[in-house]
Amino acid sequence: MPLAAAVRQSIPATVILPATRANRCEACPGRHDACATVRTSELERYAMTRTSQTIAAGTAFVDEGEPALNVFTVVAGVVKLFKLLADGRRQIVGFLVPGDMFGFAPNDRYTASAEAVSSVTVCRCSRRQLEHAFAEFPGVERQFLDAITRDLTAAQDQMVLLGRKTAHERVASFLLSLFRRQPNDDDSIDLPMTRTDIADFLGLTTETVSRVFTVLKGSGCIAINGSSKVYILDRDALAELADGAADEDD
Amino acid sequence: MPLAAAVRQSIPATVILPATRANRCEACPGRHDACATVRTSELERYAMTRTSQTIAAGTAFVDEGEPALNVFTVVAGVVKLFKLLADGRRQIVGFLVPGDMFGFAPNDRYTASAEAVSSVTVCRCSRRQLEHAFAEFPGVERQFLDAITRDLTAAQDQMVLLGRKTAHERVASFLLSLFRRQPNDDDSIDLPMTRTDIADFLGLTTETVSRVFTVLKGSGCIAINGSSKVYILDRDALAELADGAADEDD
DNA sequence: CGATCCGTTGACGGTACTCAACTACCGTGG
DNA sequence: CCACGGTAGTTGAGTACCGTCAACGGATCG
Repeated sequence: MPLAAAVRQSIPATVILPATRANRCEACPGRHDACATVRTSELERYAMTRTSQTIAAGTAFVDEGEPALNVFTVVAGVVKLFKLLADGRRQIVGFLVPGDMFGFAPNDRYTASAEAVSSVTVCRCSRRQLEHAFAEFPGVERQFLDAITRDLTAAQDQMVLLGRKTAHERVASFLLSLFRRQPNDDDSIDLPMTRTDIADFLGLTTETVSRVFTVLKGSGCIAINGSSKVYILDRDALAELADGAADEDD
Repeated sequence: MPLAAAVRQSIPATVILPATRANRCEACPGRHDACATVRTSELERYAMTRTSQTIAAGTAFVDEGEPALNVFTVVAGVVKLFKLLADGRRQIVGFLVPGDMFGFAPNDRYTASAEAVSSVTVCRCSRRQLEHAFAEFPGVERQFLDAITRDLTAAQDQMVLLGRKTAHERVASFLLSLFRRQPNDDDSIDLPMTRTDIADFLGLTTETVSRVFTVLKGSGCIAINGSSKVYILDRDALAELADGAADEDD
């Protein structure tokens, strides 16, 4: 993909700065709170401050199958990871929010493509530098191990969703998992992605996603404001639906 | 589950033996070739020889949600990992063959249940000992990182299968992935698991799996011998089907 | 103001599920 | 040796959920 290649080339070279306790990353104005791979004390000592890159919404910047030269950490915005079949069918295998990391791959090829859902800021670390950090600071490797283990757990949950849940259950599960990841003061959820993205994540079509939203709205579980803002009205009902309780009433 | 708990209690305590180059595990008569977690030279130096346990087919020995006290490595046989919904729907999230590892979990709870498909031999390592090995030998942690990364990649492929492939494509993909994992001299595949297991792995029903097998047999792609032995007759056709080529001729 | 994209709603159809019957294969025991 | 019961697998008929195709409304943008 020429577009993604162009974006990749526009990313400035990664740099490693000397260690300071309150190290700064261009992307994280304050501390590295949003930047998972530099959150541990050991990595703070290492102070692997990387160059950040802001990416416009809708831009693809990693292509499945390409050499996995970099590992990325999302600092701001939302990223979708997806895989394609030969005829164009798409499965989104994950949405990444600030603090999530991706690009760590076996046999040195990216296993999925990445595209910015909203305007996105990522930190970027070359694979070579990462190996360097692994060698010098054992805590870094452990942090990656824990992060990937969490990803695997989420992937297993998603397999249950895709293999065994109904359309209603999928949407309910999706809304709740989004809600858990973006704890707002009120019971609202932001949906930065399109209905098509949601459908490709849940193994459905946009029409079905839209219809399920309408039904959930009609049954009083949720309220919708402008197609990107959802309010949870009956969280228990939603949770019951999401976990696959034998549906009885209504 | 009392059964699984009983099996767990019957597993003798893990022991650590002094290092020898050709270390022996009770389960691996020769070397540790089949035992992924002790395959590296560093772990061979560590010589974490663990007590093995043989488990009868059909026995559950890990329950989702229980404290993740041990990490297991399959030495012989096939294990299924699965998750259940409240009403009993089941999704198998993976089949483990010799060399595969499981039980490494975040927040110290097993994320899935495990059950022996055939008669199974596993090596068992307590979480505490594993942490010890991590601290002493950096290579061990890296090995786990690579193993979990491979698991994650497989999980992503499975998400594509479950979310976007038709029943025929799922079965074709399943047969080919089994074939890749058990390289026989001829083009045969052993199916140690039942049709219900296959269905719960592929997000289908047993009836659909059976029907698809019949169709594939009728179209000359495969031959079936006694419901547990499959011969690949037309591998290209199977691969084309599995990867989601726009189906034209047949 | 037209174009385009996104989201919603409706009508219809197909793939896979449900329910059911039947067969094959085991191991057990008469 | 064969009857017997239980499990696994196959096949058939009918159905339902969700996908496909299509039309429409609203928002954004040049």
